[in-house]
Amino acid sequence: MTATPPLPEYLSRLNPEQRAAVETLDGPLLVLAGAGTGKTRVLTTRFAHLLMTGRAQPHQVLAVTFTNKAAREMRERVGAILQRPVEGLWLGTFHALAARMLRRHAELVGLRPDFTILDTDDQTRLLKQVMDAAGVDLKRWPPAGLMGVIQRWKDRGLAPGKIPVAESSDYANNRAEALYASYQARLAALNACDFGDLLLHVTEILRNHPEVLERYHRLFRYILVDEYQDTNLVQYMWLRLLAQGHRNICCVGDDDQSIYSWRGAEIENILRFEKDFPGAVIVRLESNYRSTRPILAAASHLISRNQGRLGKTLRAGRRDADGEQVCIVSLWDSEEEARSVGERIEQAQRKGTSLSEIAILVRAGFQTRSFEERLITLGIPYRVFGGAKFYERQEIRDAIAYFRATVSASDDLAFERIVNVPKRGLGDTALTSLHVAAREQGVPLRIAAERMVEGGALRPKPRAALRELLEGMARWREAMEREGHVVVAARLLEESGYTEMWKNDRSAEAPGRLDNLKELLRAMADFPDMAAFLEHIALVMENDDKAEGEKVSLMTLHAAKGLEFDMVFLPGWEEGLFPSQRSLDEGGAKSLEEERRLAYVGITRARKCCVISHAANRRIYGNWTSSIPSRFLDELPEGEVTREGAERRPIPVPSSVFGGGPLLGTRRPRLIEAGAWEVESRPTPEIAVGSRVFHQKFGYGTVTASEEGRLDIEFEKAGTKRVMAGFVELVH
DNA sequence: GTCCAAACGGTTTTT
DNA sequence: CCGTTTGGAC
Repeated sequence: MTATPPLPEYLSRLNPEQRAAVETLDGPLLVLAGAGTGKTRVLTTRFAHLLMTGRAQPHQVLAVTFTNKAAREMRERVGAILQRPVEGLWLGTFHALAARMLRRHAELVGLRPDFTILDTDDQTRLLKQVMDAAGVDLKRWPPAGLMGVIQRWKDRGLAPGKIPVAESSDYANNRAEALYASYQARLAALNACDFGDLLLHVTEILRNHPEVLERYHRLFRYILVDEYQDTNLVQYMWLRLLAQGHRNICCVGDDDQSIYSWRGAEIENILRFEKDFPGAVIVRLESNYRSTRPILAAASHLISRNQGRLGKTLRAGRRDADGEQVCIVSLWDSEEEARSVGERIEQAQRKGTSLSEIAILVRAGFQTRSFEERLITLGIPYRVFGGAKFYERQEIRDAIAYFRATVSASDDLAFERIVNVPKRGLGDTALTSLHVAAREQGVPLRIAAERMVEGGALRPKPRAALRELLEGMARWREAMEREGHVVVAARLLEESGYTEMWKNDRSAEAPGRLDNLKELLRAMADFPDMAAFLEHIALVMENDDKAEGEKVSLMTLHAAKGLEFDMVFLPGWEEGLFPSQRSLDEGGAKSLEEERRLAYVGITRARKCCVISHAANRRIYGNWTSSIPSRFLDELPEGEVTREGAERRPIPVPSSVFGGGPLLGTRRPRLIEAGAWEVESRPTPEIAVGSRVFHQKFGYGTVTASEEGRLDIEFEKAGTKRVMAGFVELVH
């Protein structure tokens, strides 16, 4: 009699469907993981299981995610199951993995292995130069528009010269494809590529070089893909090429949470899985351990209205599954809505809910403002997610451009960015002659600049300034090897006058920018040298959300995907705003389904309490505009939701937020029933005339007058403003 | 070359 | 309404 081997602990913690997803190792597998059904657990356990059973060595598994955060989490959790750190993994984002492959085979697409990866800002500047050189009227045809067209082509795996008629663009009088070709030529000349190129080039290589493809087939026995519903066509093609080897591809995703079509994601990839990979097994994860039954009922009912879906139903898996119903609140205007949310937050706080368990999720970024203002008045700490990323900030980009230009003589884009920052009197005239010289001699800008300084070109003043910069760069580059990149980087920022520039800036952001520069230097210390640091920074956009302190989270629905909170507010459910009119105009019925998925994502973020609201009147771009409740409110199951406040449909002809234009003008509509709302203003701290204060938006200033909670303040940067006392804080 | 006022445009976002 | 970009004046 043979004894059944004991079930490993990591498998015993899974429910049957999760176990099936982990233990179905051979052949293509699609795991349809509904919200809150333990998707990450399945993915990481499967990975660990492959290693534990000896099916694969760590380097024989290709594991792909969309974000660095997800990659990091997977690495940590796999390590935790194995109880040791795992090394040598092919685990990372699509872009990081593609970059790693591309560096190995760069020459096959005409690049050197040390190619630079450009970010959005560099991309647009480069394209603008290309368009300008081609004589395109940049006013009529903004470069950002063409950038979008090119990106979509890249998302679909289309190189210049291979654009089918159906996918062509009439941008800039049908010159889009030619401009695309010139742009790619410029990139090649700079030994650079943009984010889209990483996958485009690699896919090209795998397609055209069977020996390379075969090498990866031998290497990767198993492929794991996270968030498959968000893949675009080129990512799909890359995966399919790699999966042709062993056919052991496991994709995890949720068609109901596909919300990124506007940046190239194709929900069809996941819908088509069985066709693409014949014999595929599909496992559905439907037991939700996150939310209460009423919340799941509301979400399920809503999403069932979508046509294009594979279909699955969320079951409440929690023991305490019963809970309060989803609450729909009808309000008069956006200000009342903000007050209502504020009150409910205070109530919850009194009952002991932690602020970090509360989130306000909006459709569009501008909606956060009214809530911020309200929370400031109430003195409730909050955090807005997803503003400018650390690495996208001006000061960080400037500093990196300095490093890049110093290290690499051929990095024209970096050189151009910092050559006159801080202002050293090098304007258009000087730059143009620099460009001309560089092109004539066929050398990078910095070399051309060196020659111009030597040769005595330019006027004395700019020449002296340029000489100083070039000498500095030579000095820093030389010192970098001897003294270490961090020390030299710090000195570079000082000696170039860059930190000085921000020290002299009186604006409210300046001190923060100096802090960010320090933070950048600190982060640099984790890397052996400047080159390693620059590679990291190009691909890893850290979203510096250090969750310090108890704060209410304010973010867009998109940013909330993958997160969960005890209490979730979903304001602004009005036609035109959500579903967004613009989205509907562009994509019709398909877009409506995506908006509905967004609503589904929103509701399923809530563990215990979900409050949805809509306002009859809202101020948008300064005009008071009326709107009718969102159709999504009608799609929630009656009997499973509670409705509060009379639904007040506006009396005048309803106008959609973005479509109909202003109907009510700048006057705020009066509430019909008087006294339905009271403005309870919170006692404001006494702020005396002459006090020094800080305001979130205007920065530092001095109070010149004070009456009834309103202060006149002379701001150092923003001038004189009248603001509510609640919006400023005293500075000693 | 720099600075300020008018003009413009204003979902969603990761790498 | 309000932040960003641009074009014209010094």
